[in-house]
Amino acid sequence: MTTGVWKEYDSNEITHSVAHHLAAIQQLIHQLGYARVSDVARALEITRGSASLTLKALREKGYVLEDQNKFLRLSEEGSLIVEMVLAKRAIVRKFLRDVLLLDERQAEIDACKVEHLLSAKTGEQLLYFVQYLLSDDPVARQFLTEFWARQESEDDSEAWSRGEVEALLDSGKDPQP
Amino acid sequence: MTTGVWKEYDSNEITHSVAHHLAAIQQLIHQLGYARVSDVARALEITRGSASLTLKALREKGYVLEDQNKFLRLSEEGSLIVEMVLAKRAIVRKFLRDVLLLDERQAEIDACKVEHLLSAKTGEQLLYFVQYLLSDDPVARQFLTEFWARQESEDDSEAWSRGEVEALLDSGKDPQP
DNA sequence: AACAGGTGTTTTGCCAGCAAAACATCTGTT
DNA sequence: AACAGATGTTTTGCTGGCAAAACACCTGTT
Repeated sequence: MTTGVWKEYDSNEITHSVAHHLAAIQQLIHQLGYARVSDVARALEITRGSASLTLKALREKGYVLEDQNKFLRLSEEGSLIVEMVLAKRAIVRKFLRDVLLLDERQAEIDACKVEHLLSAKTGEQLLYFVQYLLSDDPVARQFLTEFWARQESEDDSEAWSRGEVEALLDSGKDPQP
Repeated sequence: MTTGVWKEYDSNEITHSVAHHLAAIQQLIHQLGYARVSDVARALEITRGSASLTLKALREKGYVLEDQNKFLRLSEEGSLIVEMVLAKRAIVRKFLRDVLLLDERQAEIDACKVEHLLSAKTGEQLLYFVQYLLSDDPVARQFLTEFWARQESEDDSEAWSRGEVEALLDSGKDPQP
């Protein structure tokens, strides 16, 4: 039993909201050359009040630094976090779009939801996997070609049918709560 | 710009908490033959009060039904939700463990975190992918063998190094907030 | 100087999700 | 009947994360 695992969901230091606040600062500085509370609020489409509170907490945690003129920038730690998160998003998105052939929109949404939840090790392994999978290596190309070919000829199959999933589940039992 | 995407994070009908409450009911009925509020609370390691409130909401939403004797069971809709979620967890877990070779613990944790966030289409595509990837097809086996072989010889590589990720990011630009 | 507009903060209130505690029921035991 | 134990519910309070509104500040315009 892996009891208690599910409770770690919110025990993440970096929440979805925090990840996007930090990422917004990085993007704004890259685009406008600066980032203030209001700019972050606009970018995230939330009120200044909400952004102010969140960013205040992030300053106290040391992820965000503030200028004398209220201009924000990421600390060393904050930058690392943003890079990890954005890298994970890019990798997941790439996998969903270029391998599983999901449409751009869905790939973006799912990647965005998952980006901050994957462990560093998981992201790293997924990176290696996608790198090789989309490389020029003939073995990889052959595999992908074959997979996609099967996709087309299986368009009518009733995926999600109980049996197929259970076949996978068999080797990895444990209907955890 | 894919503005607003990130806000859909919590707009999920099925939250992490809800998914596990429903899954607990299913598991308890399978194991004990019944499921009451207290049983769910124990299984999830939360107080009865918390479970009572959440399950009350789930009854009102029609996912959970109640006996005359306070015995719980899943409605048709509730059962479907649980199966979708558990299927996604199983698939993700299988992929992380049997393909990316992450340790059991990490695979369980990450799968648990993302299970309820993936769209049906994403789960379906991932299922097809893992099915073929772990099948007996020589093309698939050759690919996996080659991937794992590269893994071992690359143990020293500094993954996560900026360049490698950016190479992937290039074809999928958009440093979204 | 007076005003308008943009900005940052604080306060208040909401919802999700949990704990803690008080309370009400029901059951079995003595 | 009286008690103990288990169960279900409600109330209160906490945190995260948002909106709305009030407030303070700063700057440019007139």
